[in-house]
Amino acid sequence: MKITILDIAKKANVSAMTVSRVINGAGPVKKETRERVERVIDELHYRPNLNARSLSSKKSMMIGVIINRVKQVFFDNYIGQISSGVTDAAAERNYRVMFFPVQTDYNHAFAYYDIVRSHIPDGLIILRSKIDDPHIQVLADHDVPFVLVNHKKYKKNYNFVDTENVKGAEMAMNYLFARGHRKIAFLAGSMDETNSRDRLKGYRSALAKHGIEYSEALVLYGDFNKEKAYKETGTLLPGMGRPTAILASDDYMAIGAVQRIQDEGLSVPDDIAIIGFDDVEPASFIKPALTTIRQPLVELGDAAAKGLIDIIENKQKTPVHKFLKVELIERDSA
Amino acid sequence: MKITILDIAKKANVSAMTVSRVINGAGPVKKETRERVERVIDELHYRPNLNARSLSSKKSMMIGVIINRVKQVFFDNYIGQISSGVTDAAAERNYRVMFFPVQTDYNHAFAYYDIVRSHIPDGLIILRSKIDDPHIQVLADHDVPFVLVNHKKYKKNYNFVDTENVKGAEMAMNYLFARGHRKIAFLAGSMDETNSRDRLKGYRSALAKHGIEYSEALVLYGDFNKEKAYKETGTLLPGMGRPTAILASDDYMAIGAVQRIQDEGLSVPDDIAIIGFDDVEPASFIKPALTTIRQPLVELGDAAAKGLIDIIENKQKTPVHKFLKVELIERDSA
DNA sequence: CTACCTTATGTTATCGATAACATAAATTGG
DNA sequence: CCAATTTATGTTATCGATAACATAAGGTAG
Repeated sequence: MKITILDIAKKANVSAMTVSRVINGAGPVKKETRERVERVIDELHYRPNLNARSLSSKKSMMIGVIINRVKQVFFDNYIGQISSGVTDAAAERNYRVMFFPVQTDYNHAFAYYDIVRSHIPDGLIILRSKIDDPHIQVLADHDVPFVLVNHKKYKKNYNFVDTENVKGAEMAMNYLFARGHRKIAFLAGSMDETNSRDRLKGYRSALAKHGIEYSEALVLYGDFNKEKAYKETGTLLPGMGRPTAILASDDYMAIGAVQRIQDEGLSVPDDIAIIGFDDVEPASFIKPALTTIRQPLVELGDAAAKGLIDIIENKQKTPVHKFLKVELIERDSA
Repeated sequence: MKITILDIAKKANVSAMTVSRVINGAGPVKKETRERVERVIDELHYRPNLNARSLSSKKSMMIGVIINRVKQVFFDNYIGQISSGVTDAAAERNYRVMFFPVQTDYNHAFAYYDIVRSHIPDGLIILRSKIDDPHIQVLADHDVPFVLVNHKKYKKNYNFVDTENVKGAEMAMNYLFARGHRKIAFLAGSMDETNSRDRLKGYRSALAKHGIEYSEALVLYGDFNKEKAYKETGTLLPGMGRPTAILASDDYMAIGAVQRIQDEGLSVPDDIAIIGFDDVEPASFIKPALTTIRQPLVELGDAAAKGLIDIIENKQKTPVHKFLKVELIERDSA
């Protein structure tokens, strides 16, 4: 019933090793032999048992994507786009991709490492990682191949691909300044993520360049969460102190802010202009369509996968520290 | 460096088999022995090599989710919610989940079967499957455990979990009728999917019940694609024949329709009311927020995973044919 | 034509676990 | 107290591939 490499070998009158060579295109095989073996493989429709292969070769040709899971629904469009890039790049190099939603638990810093030690994936791509996450340090300590996405961290054994977060925030600010805005609020994401911190940095440096004083009162902490952003935005609207524009640290928060503003009977962008960050799918759905700083998320996934595979295959000796460009997408919200 | 079951066995003064029994909680082990072994496992921080385990036990404890991939960005929120349900249900029963985006190619009907034969997953959950997809027939022919999601098909060896699609469409129609609508268009999804066909069925039966004649002119084919829905909706708006309401076969198409209507200077719901299907995340983001027939997507994933695991473990002798309830979510678009 | 180098193929051991069977130790019952 | 069970543990073979080494066949150079 079940067809193994030995069945092929017998039927093709060669040894299992020769069949293995044909399958992997490794080692010399005479043309006629190869063709004969290939014919038998087709005929019996043989597929290698990847567990056996991984066990023997000590490589699984699999990439793990770790998703730091917050609540029930874990695949938002941000993760979706990155995953898409990862999957395509991996496929190009004959790797498969597996997703590991992990409920982070700081008491068990070996959670990520254990995944690799299970020998399922050869390396990890880590999304939504937190600053100083001990899980990641464990990986670095044990020389596990891994790449952080959208997380800048210069440290021994750390690899990352990120975008120009500081510059992106500055671009957004300049755009708002050019349109006459002076009182601009910032809706920060999770301060546990470097990208969020960098965007705040960009916000501040842009203010400084325009000689505008930074005010804590104009900075809200929305934690990359739409509902929280909705609530926080509410605190900003009443009274004299209302800003004329808001820069949000991601699109989902921007969407929350838009909703709140509209629910309070105000208009976007007339009363308050809004710029988001990322350019996720819903950004173009909402009314008004969201002006945003586009991160090339698919490319980010692509770069992460390529970098990781290079590390796994020892083609990459220096650490991967890559930054992709961002771009302002002008729509209707600012 | 690398710790195997033998290292544990030696250090704990037992055989590898006893260690295996402790790890799997299978077979009798004396309390003291178990505790001693567990202590050593903790001490050396041992993790089993799952490739070896799968090879030996002929089970991977892994579920594959097949995503019929259309374009680059494959994780929309529909898939996201279902995946979430699958992952949680699997984890409860000690299974892991792996996602396989497959570029469907009808010349190679063995693509799904090959995944199982690679011995990576023990069974498959298939999303967005097409009617009469030969890939699926190959699975059925070879007794591969699989469950179709949101796809009704009574056939030997076919298992599925679906929702009350016909009823859902009828509910939406009744809601519209109750609000005085008589001229109602239907924005159909891909006619290659049973759920889409069933929704059309519900649309027609609701018309019939209200003594309204069915008209081809009021049925648009949007293929579960927002852009296509946007275009198609445009053909509906000019002239006298304009409907007062549209029932869309999924939310993404409904969103496309809303955009088109608004872009043409008309109002939702005042000029045209719209009801969607699914209740994906963006449905609540857009303005006006989308009234929709909610499919319990997370639960659908949950049921699929549980059904599949029961089949894998031979606990399920009859085929899985399950229908979950739908629910009308009243928002602002109708 | 022989020595040497490629090229082609085969043999054996091994990856790390579990299944299946075997045996030893502890318990029970009459 | 011993035979029959039950419980606890060990031994051996095996899962299906590849690595590493061995050897055979075919080419090439002097």
